[in-house]
Amino acid sequence: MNRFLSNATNKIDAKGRVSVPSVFRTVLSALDIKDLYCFQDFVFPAISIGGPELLDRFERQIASEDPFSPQANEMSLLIHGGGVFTKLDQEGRLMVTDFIRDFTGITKEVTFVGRSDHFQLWEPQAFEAMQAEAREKRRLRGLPLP
Amino acid sequence: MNRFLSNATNKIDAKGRVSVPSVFRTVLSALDIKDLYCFQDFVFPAISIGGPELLDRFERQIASEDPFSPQANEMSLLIHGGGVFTKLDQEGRLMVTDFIRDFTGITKEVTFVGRSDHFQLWEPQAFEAMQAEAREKRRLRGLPLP
DNA sequence: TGGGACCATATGGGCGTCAATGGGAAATGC
DNA sequence: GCATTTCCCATTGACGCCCATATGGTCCCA
Repeated sequence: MNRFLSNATNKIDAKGRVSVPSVFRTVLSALDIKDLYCFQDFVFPAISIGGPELLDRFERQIASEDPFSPQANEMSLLIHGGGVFTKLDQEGRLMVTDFIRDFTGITKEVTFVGRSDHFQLWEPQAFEAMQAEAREKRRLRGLPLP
Repeated sequence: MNRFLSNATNKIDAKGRVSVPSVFRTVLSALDIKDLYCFQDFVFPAISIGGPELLDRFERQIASEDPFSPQANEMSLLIHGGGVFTKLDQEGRLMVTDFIRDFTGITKEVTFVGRSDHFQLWEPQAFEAMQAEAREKRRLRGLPLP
């Protein structure tokens, strides 16, 4: 099952580290991902994390349009200026930097959220709220199950 | 009869496990389902459980619309972020995690409810109430049975 | 038809393994 | 040289694997 699913909340320790859930680490090693590309999500107040091919995909999308267009410029600003590479330590933890804290509001705990080909870091309560909102919207729209 | 029917209530043991009713396990093995996809139901305070093809169906629905649309994003937040894969232990029990408890209100007992191609986990009284309500609504509308 | 053997299911619990977390020590960068 | 990061090891608590027991039902045979 090589995709990121489910959510789990872990604590940040005194050194500012947090364990990536074992299920996610399993997926990472199954996909042979060692360097993690982290960027500020386009939609939610969350950090999205995936492998280098995620960045490649974005860059291909930029390349596919006029490189001097405002859209391409904006996109580059987000994925390059708003992205970093990081690694896990050997216990599978990652550093929660100010880059992450400022954008997400994370302070003491991190909610890891699977998004199929990548996963996200959320402030726990923000995630709860956003998920509830999404569910409510869907309920109101009255969409049938597929 | 390879679909999920009827309902049954079982106890959660001291370790937080509950036996899946044997009728449901029979259906699961008839459909050759080993990994269970569990997600927070869109409508009811219940956890819905089915095979991986349930998730596939949702993903096809997402893929059919603009993948960068807010709707697609919210849908992914629900089915990826709000879904987990789990397995039964070798006695056919599943762990009742906080993920399940928080969403359903389940504490000591679980009501399993067949829903044809999937089944659900309910807090027993919530199920009773919801079923009574559904029956009443239908009676008032005077819908004929087919 | 009644009794008992047998079986399946639901449930309880022991124990080993692994994940999450904490903290000291070495290494690296400014 | 100090601060921050990385490596290493220890602890603990949860979960999975295993086996045991109870309860109720079914089947068979006398």
